[in-house]
Amino acid sequence: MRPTVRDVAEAAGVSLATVDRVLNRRAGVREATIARVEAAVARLGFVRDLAAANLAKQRSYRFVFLIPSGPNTFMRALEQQAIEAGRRAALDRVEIEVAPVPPFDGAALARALDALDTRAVSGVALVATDSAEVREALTRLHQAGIPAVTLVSDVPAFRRSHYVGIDNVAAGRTAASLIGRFAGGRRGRIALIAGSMLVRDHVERRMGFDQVIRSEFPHLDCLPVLEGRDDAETTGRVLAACLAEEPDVIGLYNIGAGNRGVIDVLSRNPAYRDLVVVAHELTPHARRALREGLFDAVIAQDAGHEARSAIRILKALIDGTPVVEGQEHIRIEIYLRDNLP
Amino acid sequence: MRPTVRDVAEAAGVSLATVDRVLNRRAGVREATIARVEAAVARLGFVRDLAAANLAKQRSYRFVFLIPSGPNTFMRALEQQAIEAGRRAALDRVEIEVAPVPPFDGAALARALDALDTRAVSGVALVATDSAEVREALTRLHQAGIPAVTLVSDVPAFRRSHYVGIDNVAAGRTAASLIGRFAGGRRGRIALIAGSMLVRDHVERRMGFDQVIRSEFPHLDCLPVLEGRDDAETTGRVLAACLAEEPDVIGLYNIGAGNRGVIDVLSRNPAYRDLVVVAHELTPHARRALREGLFDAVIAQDAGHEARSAIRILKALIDGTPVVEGQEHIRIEIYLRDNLP
DNA sequence: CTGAAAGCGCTTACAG
DNA sequence: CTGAAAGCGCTTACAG
Repeated sequence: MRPTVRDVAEAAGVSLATVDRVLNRRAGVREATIARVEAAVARLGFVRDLAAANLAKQRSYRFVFLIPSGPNTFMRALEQQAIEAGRRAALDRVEIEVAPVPPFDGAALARALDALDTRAVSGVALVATDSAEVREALTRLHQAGIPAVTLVSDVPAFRRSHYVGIDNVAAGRTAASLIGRFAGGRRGRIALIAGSMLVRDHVERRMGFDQVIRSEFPHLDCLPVLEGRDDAETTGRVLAACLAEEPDVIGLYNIGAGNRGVIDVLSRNPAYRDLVVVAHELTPHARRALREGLFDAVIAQDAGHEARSAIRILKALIDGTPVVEGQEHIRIEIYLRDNLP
Repeated sequence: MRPTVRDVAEAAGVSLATVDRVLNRRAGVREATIARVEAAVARLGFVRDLAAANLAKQRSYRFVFLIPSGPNTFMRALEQQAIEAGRRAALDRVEIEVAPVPPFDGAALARALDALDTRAVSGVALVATDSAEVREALTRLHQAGIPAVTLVSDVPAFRRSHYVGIDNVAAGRTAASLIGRFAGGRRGRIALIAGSMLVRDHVERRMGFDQVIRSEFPHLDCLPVLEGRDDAETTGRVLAACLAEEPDVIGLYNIGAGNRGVIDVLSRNPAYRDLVVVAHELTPHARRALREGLFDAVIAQDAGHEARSAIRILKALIDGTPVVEGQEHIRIEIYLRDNLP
């Protein structure tokens, strides 16, 4: 049988209350007593039962997810997954609130962070826009003792507790390798479209992509990045214009969202069938495009995994339990038509 | 505040014991009383606190993992992950025992299953060898009320509770697409090596591979499958012999383990550098081969995810709680040099 | 068929 | 600085 606080109390010759004080490092216990209790803990190999502790404490958690609003299908999926994970987490007394924030707007995100009631909120997960205001707001949260994890898009390491998302430089490199190899030695230009060069994930993917094309596929040439605002209509418009002007484009990398716009353009002109196309996120549109051969590969991250991971990490940070890194690593997933889930 | 059994008892005008009887569908309660309690549960939206219930029950779980012994690096990793996951699960009163069984030996696996003490074991996870004896042993376990999940390699659907692993036909298709596309239109033959055609995962991968090569890359031709027993030495030997005899091999698919043997052969002969090579599982050897360009892609499954998933599923089966399918889906992961974790 | 009381492994006021 | 007792939300004998 696993030892309990009772056994520790008995072995150390103290009361339950004192064992509890020592276990939870509460003040007001004599050094000698602390030592006796700790010796007993070590001797018995006592590990406290967190479930019982939480039950006694009636501890509950309230996590807020700040997710960009708008039509971005991936963000809507992330929102759904957060709600879904929250439904299950309710059994462990954790409550999830999902709050929308305007996309690509550091000032608005900072305002949303500042508006959080630090007494009522125990942790925050946010899809970050990288800006000075956001960094300052995160610093304030940190000072208030509230853990924050960035989701999908990060801000430089300093005042967030954890980043839950993929390595976007590596994702860009992966896209480049796939396009380069699938092109099979043909020479030509590659069109690039991002949502905005203000979000770190898009900037990083572009960097990674460039690195690999330059070093390994010098017969390919990247056009300047178009900005589609992660919006299907804008993305479609700028892409159509670009393809109309540039005749020797043989590949296309959609760094951001707006896959519907890309698909529209590709499916309207049979000449575009031969383009090697890589895009991000396994949305219903992307799946269809993959199945129909319009897209050659999709690089994805699992929104459900990210939502659950954010919750587990915030909880571990608060409880002081270790984070299982292997479980929390978000993979750069590659999908071809053949391994669609 | 969430309602508790107390609130339900009060609302239904019965005692705690009776609420408990109804919640756990124990016999010996009048129909009318059951109805009153259930009405109260529905009205209050009561959901029982599993942690508290398990605490009161002092419920503990004992799961046995049956994993093939031998030098197969992936199986050793799976074993480690099971032990690791078990260490964490100990906090939730679940104890994991890992027992080795001889590989590719249905009779031995069936004997190991039959030898389990059905009173002391609450669930079983096994890497299945597909044979009649194993199916019968699983049927006996099922009759004893012990849930069993198959891990990595399945047996046909009938007497196991769940399969934790990838879709191996799709994995084979994926391998074929990668080799076909990376070959870039060249024509030639593809060498195939499996561990054994007695384990279902290898058979299925081969089927999927064949399907795609025949239908989409008719200029490529599959050689008969070699068997390497998932062993580096044997794999290297049969592969070397095959490559020496067949001059027009341009691609290689290692369906099973024994990657070290493949790497040895490839690195000894510079002429083999141009082969398009796809293998399975992200072992240290495979990582190195990918980094050095000896392998072009690796198809993998996450052993840590599988171990944790098996534990969660067995626990849910026993507790009668729902399985979160999204969380338990094991992905067919594709790794290139660029997205190595 | 139903209920009062004790207990699971912790924590929390309240006394002293 | 330390302890006795009650309580968290359930379940389990034991009575009746």
